[in-house]
Amino acid sequence: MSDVVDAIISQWVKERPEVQEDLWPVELLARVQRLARVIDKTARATAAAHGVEHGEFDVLTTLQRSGPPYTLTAGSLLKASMVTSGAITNRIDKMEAKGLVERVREGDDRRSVKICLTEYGHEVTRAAFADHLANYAQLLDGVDRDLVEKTAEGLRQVLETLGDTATTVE
Amino acid sequence: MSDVVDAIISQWVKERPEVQEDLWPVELLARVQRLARVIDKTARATAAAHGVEHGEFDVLTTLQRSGPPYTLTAGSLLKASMVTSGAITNRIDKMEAKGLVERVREGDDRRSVKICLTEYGHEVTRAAFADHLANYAQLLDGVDRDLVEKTAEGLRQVLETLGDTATTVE
DNA sequence: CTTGACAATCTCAACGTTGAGATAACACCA
DNA sequence: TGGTGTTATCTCAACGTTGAGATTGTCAAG
Repeated sequence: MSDVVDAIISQWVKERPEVQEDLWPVELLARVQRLARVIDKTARATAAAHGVEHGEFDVLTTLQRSGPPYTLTAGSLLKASMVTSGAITNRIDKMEAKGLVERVREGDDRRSVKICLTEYGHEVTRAAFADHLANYAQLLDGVDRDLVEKTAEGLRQVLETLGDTATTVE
Repeated sequence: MSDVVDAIISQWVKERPEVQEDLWPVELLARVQRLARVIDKTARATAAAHGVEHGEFDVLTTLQRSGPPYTLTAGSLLKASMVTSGAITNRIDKMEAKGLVERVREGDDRRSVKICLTEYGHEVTRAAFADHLANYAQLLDGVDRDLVEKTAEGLRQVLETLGDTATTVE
């Protein structure tokens, strides 16, 4: 049996045989991209069911898992989310309007902004995250559990080599 | 050593111990998403260097690898790209304006539109794809080749189970 | 023929992201 | 004190995607 990426690669081999030996990264990276799109759809739907965008959901969970006092700077959220600063500002604007988070400007450095999860934000996050995990499990339903672990471990090593080793966001 | 996802999971375990046993899908899916973001940045930069968007680049390569006559219907491109119909129409509009592809309305079914790679589109694709493969290889430079293969194989099995087994686009 | 179901594409407004730049606060040194 | 560089966040226009719906063509049944 073969997947879509197998088909893509064999098309390339047929159409441009000279690149065959350079296609090995495609085996991994194209699959990551395809799977990412599937995950994206799931995550988008889950978030929407709870009245938030999936970028906003990302911010919510990042805040919640950071532990008390459920507060991070905009900069920390930016690094954790791997998006540009404009995107984070926009997300926080919308989330503040919905009452999910609050901007707190205080402390030593008046440039930095602390983003604080509200009680309402907490509730939404709890419910949405439970749903999220259920949908993740459902997505991988039917996939051998051992295969999931082994593949995850492989990706972990790849990410480590790429330098994706940031310490826990503080 | 541990990567960012390890840190994320251990935050969850500390903050919400009751979900620990439901976190196993995160080990795989979160890593796929993080790696996908890295790939995305690379692909975006590569495409931009050749004057196209990375969605457009996706269309170009799909057409080229489909072989002579380098022509696919809008519907085929839609399925191959995993985006909505609106996105495909928009892409083709822009690409037609740039002279990369042509819309051909002819044949048996007058609802369908054939998208045809122009000579110029061919040239751009050839150059951009070579660059693309080089950047992919560079991205995985330093990653053990055997690890790449094994992880790719794991993802292939996951994708197969998820039903990502479409036949070659015709 | 004509009615109805279906298929392929297009339309368009709302939305989120990007990317470059502006703003403001801090840090360090002369 | 003044100057220079850096850091943290915000601003904003351009852009691509989504998602729902409109349009137009096809096909089978009556």
